Amino acid sequence: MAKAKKAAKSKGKSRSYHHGNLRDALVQGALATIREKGVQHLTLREAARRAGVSQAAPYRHFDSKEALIAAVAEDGFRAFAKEMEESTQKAMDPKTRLQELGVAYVRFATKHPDQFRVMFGPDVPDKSKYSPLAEASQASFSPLVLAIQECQRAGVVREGDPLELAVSAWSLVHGLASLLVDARIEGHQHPGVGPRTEMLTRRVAMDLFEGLKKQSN
Amino acid sequence: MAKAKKAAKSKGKSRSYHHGNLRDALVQGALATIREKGVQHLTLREAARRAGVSQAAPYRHFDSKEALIAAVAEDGFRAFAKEMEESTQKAMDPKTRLQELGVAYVRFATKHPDQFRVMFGPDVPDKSKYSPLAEASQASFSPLVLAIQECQRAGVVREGDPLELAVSAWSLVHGLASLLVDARIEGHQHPGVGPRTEMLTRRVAMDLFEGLKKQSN
DNA sequence: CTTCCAATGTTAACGTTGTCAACATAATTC
DNA sequence: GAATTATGTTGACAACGTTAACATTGGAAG
Repeated sequence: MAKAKKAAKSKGKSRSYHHGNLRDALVQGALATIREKGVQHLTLREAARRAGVSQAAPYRHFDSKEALIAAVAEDGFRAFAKEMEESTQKAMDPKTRLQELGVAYVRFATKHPDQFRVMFGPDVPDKSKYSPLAEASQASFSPLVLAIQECQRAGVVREGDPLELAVSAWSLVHGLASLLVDARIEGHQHPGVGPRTEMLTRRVAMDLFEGLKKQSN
Repeated sequence: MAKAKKAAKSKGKSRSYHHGNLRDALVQGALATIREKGVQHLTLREAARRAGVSQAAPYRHFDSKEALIAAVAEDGFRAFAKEMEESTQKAMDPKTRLQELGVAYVRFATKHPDQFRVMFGPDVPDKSKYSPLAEASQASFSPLVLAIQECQRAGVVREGDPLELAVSAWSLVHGLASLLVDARIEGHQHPGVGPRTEMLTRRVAMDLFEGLKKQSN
């Protein structure tokens, strides 16, 4: 079983015939390229070059370019879920927790726009073909539903199917994140992340919580 | 001036050296390919083939593949704006108008998912490089702001910067549309458009209008 | 009407890409 | 230690985006 390799190959150029960690190296290299030039310019051959292997080596670990992208997206979802979970640690009451979840959602998107695009975009058209991806993606949705249920139990959110309410909340943050990532909201193109964007997120989240309706009616 | 060509070349194979309408034909062909196989599989050469011209002919009308895609996106935004405007014709009161705008937004996205992706996705990274695209895109946002202002005047939506409120409403419908297009919402993958999706949109829109907060507090 | 030019189309080529087949070497198992 | 499996390499193919050099056309100017 012991699949542990001599992961420490220090730094010597004594690159042996076998790489030792090609799969991870490819995913990391692909991620770096995506960050630098966008998914469109990701190239299997360049990922191979970055890892210091030949052009065809990636095919021992990925069936296709799409499979490599799927692995990057999977990694993205894991980091995404982690950040979301951490964001709820600080918050004590359910309402704050829900809000922080939204803030974390948008923050991740603006901090890692290209990763976010790969995660939700059409570069992997059929995500269900890659079960690890599908699972990681699914896992990042559930905290939202849980937070809504907690809010209901605490009496701060109204009754109703929590899944349905979660769709509304999810749509809101996902839409805001997408619009920010596509540089579509005035005044929020350049820095991406930052306190201004965080304030914007809180305001939008408050709109959904309080409603747009005029209350005095 | 008279730029009108003999647009009616009937159907004879008397294809002269000059196509007569290549630009439009290329955009139409590209759109067809995008619908059939997705943007990733769009090829300048195939667009040329569909139009019955040689591989290099498109370069007389588009500087690059990206420029062709930008033209497709521009067309998409025009159709998008048209559908949104039409949807508000039937509604009489401002609140219904706002709601119908959201329904139209999501309906367009689910009816033309690939076009929607091209319009908002990263296939044209810098949309401001193509001013017609940027204008068409901008034009499709304003009806939302107007509808919100009307609602405020009619006293159904609370006071506040209409642009800020519009961002919330926009985020909501854009997020729902994106999630539906990426087949991310359970039970809404297969048909795409349909009464179920429309009901979902109305419900989500109502959530934003009424708020998620428990009112009896 | 003729002449000429700009617009529009064609052919051929270059470098790059995704992918595959055939082969080479290392690691693991018996 | 031999054999099998995992992993990497080389070389090739067709397709792609893009460019350069050349061909044909339609319309404007004379």
